[in-house]
Amino acid sequence: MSKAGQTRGRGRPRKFDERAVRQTIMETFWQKGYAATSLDDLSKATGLVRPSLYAAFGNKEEMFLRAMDDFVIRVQGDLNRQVPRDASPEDALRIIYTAMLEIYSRAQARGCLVFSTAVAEAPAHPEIRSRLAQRLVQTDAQFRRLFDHIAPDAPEGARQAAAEMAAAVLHSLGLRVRAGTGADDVHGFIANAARSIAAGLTP
Amino acid sequence: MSKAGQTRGRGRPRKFDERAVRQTIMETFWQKGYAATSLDDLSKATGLVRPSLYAAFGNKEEMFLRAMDDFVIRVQGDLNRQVPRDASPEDALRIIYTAMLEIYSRAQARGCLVFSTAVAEAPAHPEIRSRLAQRLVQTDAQFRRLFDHIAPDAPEGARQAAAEMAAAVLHSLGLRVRAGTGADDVHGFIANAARSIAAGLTP
DNA sequence: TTTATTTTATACCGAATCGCACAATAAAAG
DNA sequence: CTTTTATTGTGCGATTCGGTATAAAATAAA
Repeated sequence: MSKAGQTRGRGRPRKFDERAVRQTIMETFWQKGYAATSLDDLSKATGLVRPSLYAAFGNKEEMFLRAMDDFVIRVQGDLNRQVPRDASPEDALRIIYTAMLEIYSRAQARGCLVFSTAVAEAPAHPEIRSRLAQRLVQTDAQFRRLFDHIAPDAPEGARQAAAEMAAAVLHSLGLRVRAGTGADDVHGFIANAARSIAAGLTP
Repeated sequence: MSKAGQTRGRGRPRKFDERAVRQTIMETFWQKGYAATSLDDLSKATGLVRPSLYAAFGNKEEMFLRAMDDFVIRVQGDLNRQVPRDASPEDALRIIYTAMLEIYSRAQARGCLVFSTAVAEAPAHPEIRSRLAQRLVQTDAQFRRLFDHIAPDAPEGARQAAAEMAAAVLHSLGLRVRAGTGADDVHGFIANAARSIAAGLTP
């Protein structure tokens, strides 16, 4: 359980880069979902043998929970890098959705790991369900903060409603991408959604 | 492969009601998702032994595709029964979302079989992916037709955008329910969404 | 009754499942 | 070098997986 950048400890040194392996685990779950991904799949994808995976990351559910966290971290990083702090609501939404579309579509149309694969496991796995619920409220809250900052003159109810709608569009975007919706349709969806939600903020 | 209401044929009569068994199969997939549901789960839930299931409904993927169809049929039935033909856009949306919430929440918070469980299998199962994509365009089209009928004076772009937003809210609703979002929050979400989308149709 | 037809029930197949001993290996610490 | 600690690799173990072969059972048709 040694931390990533920590000076190597006593025993035999690891042959793998923990961050790279976590990335590969995340990608594998992202593609196939939780239930359909076997430890052998993860073993083949990472090059690590099963006991090493188990020793380093715990059991399958723990690996998936970590993958959810890693996915969110990566999304937040990409977003923070691309979203300007002073755009109009419509531009900000278009930029966010376009960035998310890039993530959702990059190398296969996998959509969202959280909204499109974790959700299937929610009833059977309380931990996954809880992480998913937490992500939903955080997404709502993030859009709410964005609108509080970008459209402070809109009434509070409008900002809250817009935040929930903006999150809903994000959920739908992941779904549409994973279903294989064509690029033109998805871009149209993004443009329409950004315009509609922004209109609700500046009447 | 005998039809449902057909007069019994030559051989040994079936001990099960095909419609009831299909319902049970659908409920089981709805709860656990495709990959996490085993044929033994279906066998235990229906009381049918595995070879009987196989003979009557084909393999696991065929059973799931049938379950998707049965789910859609049931949803459409409930909806057609509850949605009036002459409501305001806001009322119509509120009625639709409330009816869908009832379905999504009834007996456990399972959300939507199509949007929340089939989606996870989309990359690995082309047939499921295709059915899911088809359902997405049909949902958009249904809302579009609703708004064409209910708000014919709104510009075409507004009707189309509103239809896509209405579908997105439906996707998000299933997700939120399956994540265990509380009833108050979900009702607030529905009310805000109905108001926002309707506002985009009558400016 | 006999034959044809269909469904049920038992049993099994090979492959895949998650998880874990256990020993071999590689480095640091003493 | 010896000891300690951590990781790797082999292999297994018990179970479950989807799917099917086969025979018994139950009915209609001839």
